[in-house]
Amino acid sequence: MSSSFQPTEQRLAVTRRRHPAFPYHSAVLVRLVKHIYKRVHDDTNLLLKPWGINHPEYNLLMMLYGTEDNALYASQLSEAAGEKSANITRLTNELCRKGLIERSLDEGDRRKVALSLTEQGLATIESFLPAMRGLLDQQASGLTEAEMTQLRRLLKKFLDQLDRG
Amino acid sequence: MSSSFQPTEQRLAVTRRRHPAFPYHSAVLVRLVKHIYKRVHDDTNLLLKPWGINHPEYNLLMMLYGTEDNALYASQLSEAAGEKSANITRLTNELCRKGLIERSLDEGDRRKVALSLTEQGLATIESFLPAMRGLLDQQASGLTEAEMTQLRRLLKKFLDQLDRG
DNA sequence: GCGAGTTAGTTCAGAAATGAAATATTAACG
DNA sequence: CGTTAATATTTCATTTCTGAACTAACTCGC
Repeated sequence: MSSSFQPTEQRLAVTRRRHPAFPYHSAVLVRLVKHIYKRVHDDTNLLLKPWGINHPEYNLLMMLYGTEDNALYASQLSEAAGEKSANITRLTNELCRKGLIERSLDEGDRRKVALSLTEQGLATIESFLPAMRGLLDQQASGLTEAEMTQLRRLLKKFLDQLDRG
Repeated sequence: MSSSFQPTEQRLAVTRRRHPAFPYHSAVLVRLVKHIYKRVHDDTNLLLKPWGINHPEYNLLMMLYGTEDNALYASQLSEAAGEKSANITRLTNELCRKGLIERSLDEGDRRKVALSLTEQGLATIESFLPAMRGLLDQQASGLTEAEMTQLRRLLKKFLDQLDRG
């Protein structure tokens, strides 16, 4: 009953009481998303610390790992990982420095920068994957399969509207 | 069909194909939350720019606004807004500097710092609220009332599990 | 082919956020 | 009481992120 979200919800409820036109439901959703995101971010950072990797870096690595040839252009990586391009430059610099990925220029279009996993990057992923699997499993263990499917459908619909706006 | 999330989902699907034990559903949810959060964050920052306020500052102001006496202790504000205490110090410093809130020490417990809206803070909120209402309404316009209720229920359940973990 | 307009990435200065240590006050307990 | 532990907030060095300007390469129409 008294989740970590309760105080937030309480405050929004007061605002709604004062301003009946205030979009209470929408505000609650947005706040919930923020709380969840921050929580996941912190937990993931903590878990990955032993591998010297943080959450955004993990996200990039996994996006590369999820391709046939373990490679993506910077702009594709940016979209897939949800990071802005300036941040991709910084994050990939760091991952290169750590030897987990490498840059290469595309011969077809020399503006493009391809980023690909190195052997070491692949090995690192395989190494933290079991722990990460545990975390992800645990994070979702409060929901049934059906609820996860439903949640995913609703979040996508929500995101679609944001894209449209 | 091809939402901004499609590339991300695609990458996770490949990973699942390679590693059937990979918690695909959970990973998708977490990524969706991140995408939505970043999008909302950007949109809100943009909308509030004319008032010289950003998303986290808005969150703090609204949490104060949602109390009977427009005041909260720093730690309460931290929990309600989902910001760490060091960040609360920084953000409230800035809001004080702008004259929107003010600090006062609690006589009962002199460790505590109470933060309260000023007249100007209140006026600023009333001033941006119509625009903010528009944004929130629009963000949720893709979902029906029932879907919003359902989404909220599922997100809370998800958050509860994170708190428990 | 060539100049105007796009697209892909990077740079850089400044803003935002964090962890860990420090400060100050209060609670707890022998 | 006194002193140890706990709580509330701040400080500060560092890390993370962003917008805006920039460079380089490509496209397209003429």
